[in-house]
Amino acid sequence: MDGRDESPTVSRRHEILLVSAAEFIRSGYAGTSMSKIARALGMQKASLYHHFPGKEDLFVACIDEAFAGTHLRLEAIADDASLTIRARFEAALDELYAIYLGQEMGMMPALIAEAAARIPAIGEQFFDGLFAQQDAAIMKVIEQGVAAGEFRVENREALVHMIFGPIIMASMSVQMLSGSSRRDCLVPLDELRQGHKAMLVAAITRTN
Amino acid sequence: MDGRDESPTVSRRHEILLVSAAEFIRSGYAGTSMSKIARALGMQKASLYHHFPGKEDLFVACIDEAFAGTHLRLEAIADDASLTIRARFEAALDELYAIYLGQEMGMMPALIAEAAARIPAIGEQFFDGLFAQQDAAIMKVIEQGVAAGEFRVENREALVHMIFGPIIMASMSVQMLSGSSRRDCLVPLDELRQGHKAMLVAAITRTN
DNA sequence: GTCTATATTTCGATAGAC
DNA sequence: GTCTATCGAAATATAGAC
Repeated sequence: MDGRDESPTVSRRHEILLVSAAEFIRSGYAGTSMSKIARALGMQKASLYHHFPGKEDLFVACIDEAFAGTHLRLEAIADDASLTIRARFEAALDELYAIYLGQEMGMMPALIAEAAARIPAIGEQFFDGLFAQQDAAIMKVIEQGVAAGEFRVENREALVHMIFGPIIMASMSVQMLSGSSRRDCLVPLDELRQGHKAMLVAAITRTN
Repeated sequence: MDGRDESPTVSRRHEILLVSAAEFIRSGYAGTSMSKIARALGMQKASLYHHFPGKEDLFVACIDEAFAGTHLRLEAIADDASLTIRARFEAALDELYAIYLGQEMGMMPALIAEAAARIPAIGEQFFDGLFAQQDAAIMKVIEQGVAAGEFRVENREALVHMIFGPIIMASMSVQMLSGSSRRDCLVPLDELRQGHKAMLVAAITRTN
């Protein structure tokens, strides 16, 4: 369960996916070659092709791996009875910021958008599988609030975009400005997250 | 002023930029070759290199060209005295949706994010020049509302992200799902735009 | 300004020994 | 499972005629 029981084959595959994902995130889909991935892994290109039949398959597996488990942390928050509903909502938002800004997930939306032009299945797979899981987890908290009479939702689709849009924009901005000394000035993350949370809470809180 | 007075050199350069931008948007920076651009232009690759010294320079010029003028339409709305302040704000939002979803601008943020890893100057140039112009134009309308006592702004940075984030997310989603028959179902643009506008208006309207 | 031709490198992918 | 060696195609870029 913790990885130590995995067969060498499985752990090797896992290592390949981790390194490959880092390369794809750094240089994009078209900008990452199988040679560079193999070099980063310290193996030959032909050996890499032994594990994955081609670049497209490797990329798809990378995306799955990168998103795997992210929704579980959101669902754990949604099911945390020790928190008030509003606290769950704010904690879930903090977790989303941690997912998209703390790890290497910042370039994922842009990366998938780029690759979707070459691998059409990627787009639908992302929406139906990976993003839908995060969407469902955060909406679960909101539905709890609606059931309790605390929250109201007038436009579900717009609300989802108001939740994820600013986070994705912030993560992309950070990536764009990764080489700039003014990054923290142009994208003040803490201030942004707090303001985002406050505006969302105000938007969904029922005021009688 | 309308282009007919342009010298052949200038109009040729303009045509190259238009076609190149379309190719970059379609296939990304690394995924677009000088050969493909030349082929789309009906010229030889060496001729393309006569106009631009290299791929990076061509790309930077493309980005400048693509964003040129977009903020002028926003500023025209901000200066339209025939509209109420709230109508100006809603019209400016509609214009932003038209810019990012009606034309080929949808992939621009993701494209710039991808290219910023290879051309670091692109990131800051985008933030300081192109995005800052749109940002300033939309905030001009809001500041008018604040001065008139209609609007209030508690967190400027967060508000900017609440305005642009959902639009950028929507435009990227459309691009991701361009090959899917369920695009309009998964990303209902009109419903999304109306809901977005309503939530923003509610967030900045002063209620006494 | 546009062309043909080419130099040089790297790409994705495969063959086959070990 | 990893390696060396290689294939054909395509990449960025340049040289030089017209």
